[in-house]
Amino acid sequence: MATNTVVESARRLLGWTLQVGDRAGTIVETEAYGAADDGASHAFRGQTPRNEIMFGEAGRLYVYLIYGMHWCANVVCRPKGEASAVLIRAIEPTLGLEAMRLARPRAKSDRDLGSGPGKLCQVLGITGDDTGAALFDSDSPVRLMPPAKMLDSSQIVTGPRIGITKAVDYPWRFGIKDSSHLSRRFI
DNA sequence: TACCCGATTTACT
DNA sequence: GTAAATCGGGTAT
Repeated sequence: MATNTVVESARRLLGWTLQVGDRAGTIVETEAYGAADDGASHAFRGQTPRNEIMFGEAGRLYVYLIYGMHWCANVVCRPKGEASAVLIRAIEPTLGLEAMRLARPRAKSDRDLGSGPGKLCQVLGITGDDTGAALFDSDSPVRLMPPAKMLDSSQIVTGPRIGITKAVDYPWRFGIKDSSHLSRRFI
């Protein structure tokens, strides 16, 4: 059944490719963030200078800084006026591994390059300067490309979102079941 | 202007 | 397992 919510978008983004210059990875984990219906969302209390991208048109990148040190990348998925964001929580690196390792010397293995929202921004080089990028424009520094073949729903696992203190029971985290590049196990 | 706190990661016990 | 790092945004004075 076809629904059209930010939650459904979060599921559908699994398997897509996120590309920045000559580095890219397959999205293997996402989380959905809503508007006034979602206490954990930046948009819960309405529009502010920081979250205005969330209220804009779909297909754009929303980047924010968390804990004063880590960037997090999100995809706006709902029409202008209705706040939404899909947090990219993990990628499986596919292109530009050498550059990624250089960008993240701490990584103990290649699995440690994209297995977290802050990590993947670090290896791809995504920062606040990229916020607002048009993800479907061929000229954009940050791009989104569809998977070669559609993901079967049996390959998707679901669970509560990570690291939040409000709306903790929403099952709005999604991952590719067999991926070895998730930020954490699904319970 | 002051205060609080977070959609994380890392180091240390 | 627990705690520190680190700072901009949002809310309250």
